Amino acid sequence: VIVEAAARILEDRGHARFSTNVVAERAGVSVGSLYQYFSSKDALIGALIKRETSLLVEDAEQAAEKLGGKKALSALVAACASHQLRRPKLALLLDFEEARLPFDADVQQVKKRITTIILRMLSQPDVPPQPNLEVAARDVMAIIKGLVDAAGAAGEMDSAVLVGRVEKAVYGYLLPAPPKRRKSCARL
Amino acid sequence: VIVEAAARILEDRGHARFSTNVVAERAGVSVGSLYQYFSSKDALIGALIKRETSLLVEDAEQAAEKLGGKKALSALVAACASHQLRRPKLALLLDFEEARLPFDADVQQVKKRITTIILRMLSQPDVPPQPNLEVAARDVMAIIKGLVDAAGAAGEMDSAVLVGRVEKAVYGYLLPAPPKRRKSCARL
Amino acid sequence: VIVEAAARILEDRGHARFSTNVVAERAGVSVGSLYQYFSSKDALIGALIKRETSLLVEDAEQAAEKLGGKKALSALVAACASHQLRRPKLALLLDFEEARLPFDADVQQVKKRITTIILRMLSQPDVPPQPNLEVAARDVMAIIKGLVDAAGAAGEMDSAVLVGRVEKAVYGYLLPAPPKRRKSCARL
Amino acid sequence: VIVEAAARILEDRGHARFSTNVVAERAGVSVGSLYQYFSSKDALIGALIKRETSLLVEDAEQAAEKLGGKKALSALVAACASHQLRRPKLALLLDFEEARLPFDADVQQVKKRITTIILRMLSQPDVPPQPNLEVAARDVMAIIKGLVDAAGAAGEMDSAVLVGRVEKAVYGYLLPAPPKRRKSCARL
DNA sequence: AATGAATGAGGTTTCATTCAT
DNA sequence: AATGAATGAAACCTCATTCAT
Repeated sequence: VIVEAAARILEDRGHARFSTNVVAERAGVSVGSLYQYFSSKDALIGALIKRETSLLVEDAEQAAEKLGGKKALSALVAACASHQLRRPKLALLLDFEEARLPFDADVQQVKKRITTIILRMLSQPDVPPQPNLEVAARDVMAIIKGLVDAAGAAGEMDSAVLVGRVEKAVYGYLLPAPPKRRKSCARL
Repeated sequence: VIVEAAARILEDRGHARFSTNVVAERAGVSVGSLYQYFSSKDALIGALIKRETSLLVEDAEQAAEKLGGKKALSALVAACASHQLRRPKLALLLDFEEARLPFDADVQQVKKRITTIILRMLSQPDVPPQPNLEVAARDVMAIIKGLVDAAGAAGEMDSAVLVGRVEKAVYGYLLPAPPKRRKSCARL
Repeated sequence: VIVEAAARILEDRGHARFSTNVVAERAGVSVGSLYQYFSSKDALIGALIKRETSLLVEDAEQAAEKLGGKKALSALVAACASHQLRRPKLALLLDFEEARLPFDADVQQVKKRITTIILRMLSQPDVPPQPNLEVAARDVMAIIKGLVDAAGAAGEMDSAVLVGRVEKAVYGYLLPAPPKRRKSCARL
Repeated sequence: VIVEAAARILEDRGHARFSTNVVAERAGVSVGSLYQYFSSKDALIGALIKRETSLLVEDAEQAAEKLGGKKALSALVAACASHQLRRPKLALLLDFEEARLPFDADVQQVKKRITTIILRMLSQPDVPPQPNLEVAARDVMAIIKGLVDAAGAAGEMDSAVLVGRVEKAVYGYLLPAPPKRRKSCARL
């Protein structure tokens, strides 16, 4: 109840009006109860981040297990896109909070899981080999997050269209050949 | 003096400890004077965003005028990367503030200028035609910002390396052909 | 169990972190149970004061019955000193609480018992007669408490040394003769 | 204004109802102003302790300079007694706070000054030599404080009477001869 | 008799903003 | 134009106490 109230307050009033008292009131509990379950305001935000990202991460983990690298990556992009467009404002604000709380236990855990998943995807044989897997994973995450946040902020609703654009950027990034290669390829 | 003090406070102490009183003290002026030049705290942040982004925008505008689309785009990416890596923490925090202040006059102005520039770049003949220029411009910005923020947050220092990766993502995104085309090309 | 837990919390964390919830947890019972046995936080503190002072009072009562005035007084001083040095931090904090809770039933009871004991000691023939027994009793208590508290706070460990100094102050106080008498004695 | 308001609140409502908001209101200023002059609640208490003890310390310092050891000591006792009986409740509560704030800068300073003064008094030739001056100084302070606090708490008003009793205890403590010496003296 | 989740008043502290000087 | 003391709403968090189970 409290976590969902926190989500709603963040969506409705934004970061500035997000206070523990308001969240508790919206949740229909007392501040005391809020603090019985979350040791601090930031811990509550961390829990919210964890809850919001968990479905996403689980989808991605399943995809990573069963599918090949490329299909898994596409599944990840699709999951991210539909997740973002479901509650765009919330997702955007949580991305900020995530950056602001790099030491929160929940946040670290989620980040680690996502990184692990992407690393496994990028290691599959059908994905072009990357010079530095860690960097590539970070970049893929950054591209997805950047595009998907912007789309949500712009009010886009169509997940399929967004997925297509994100995939182009991600696959383009992962392509083994530098721009010159594409040129020489075209020449043939 | 005040704007630079604001930048330093933001870098040194982060969003949480950024207060008008502290900024004024660091600037060596009184709070009263701060409010004589900036109508509110958010106005000051807006001015800071404007100042930080201005150099970037001017570089990009010059590039857009003189160079072709692709080279101009590369120049933009390079400008973004070096700008970000010059003061990474500040740039990252300002990206957050920028998202938080969508109605600030200064913020709207710089956003409009950047959008205009990118739109012109994407309209050049040497750039693959995009189905929706507005969306493409937004996406290019999002890709650049996403990658460049992540790199700054990760502590990267080498602008050239970063530029290469961003270009791959951007050009990949702009490519007219869907993934399947690249496949047939490779077959040759 | 609860009273001992209260003692430990007071020693370990001090007055500021002494809360009923923490005490209950340390005692291994629920807050509800705590309130079944102690009607309020202050009542718990009162009970703790009573328990801590009881041994002391009993020793003193026995001494008062069997020994002469001076020896009884010395026994009291010795009891106070060793009591204080056994758990110095606790004893010090409880002296504060004792002053803060003058209306607590338990506190009043122990105070009354001690006063009675000292009054009886001071009435013995081998103790110089005092102009006002009530005042003298209060003063003797005050001297003892002042000195042993300070010694405990200063980290003293040796009870015998402390006893010697307290006795000097107490006996000096009780001496019938004003300072001038001692002067003439020294002249001989 | 704020410090005096703090004193009054402490006297009227005691430690438990002493809150920064209440003090500010009583002082006729805002909480913000209170925190402009005192960095925390404890700093305010420290300042109050300093102010209350300062007159006392200054009197004692003057006495220590001009008078011999014994007379200076008597002057100190008299100063303590009249100081205590002027605002007994306040003095008593501040003694507690003093013990609770051993690391406050103001508190440490006052304590150091008093200790220095007493050390000098005890070093005078007309005061019996003490085996350990530091301990003796601590004990003298403890005796005075113990007696004077108890007298204030008991509602005594007559400073002169109190002074006489304190002096007896202090001089008795300082006497060179242990109990046995007094005995041998009598034998002569 | 025991539990412990729930309560909510109230505590300390911060900080954007004002305005008399 | 500049100052900076003053303001006070509002933030986060604690904890003594209750009461349904």
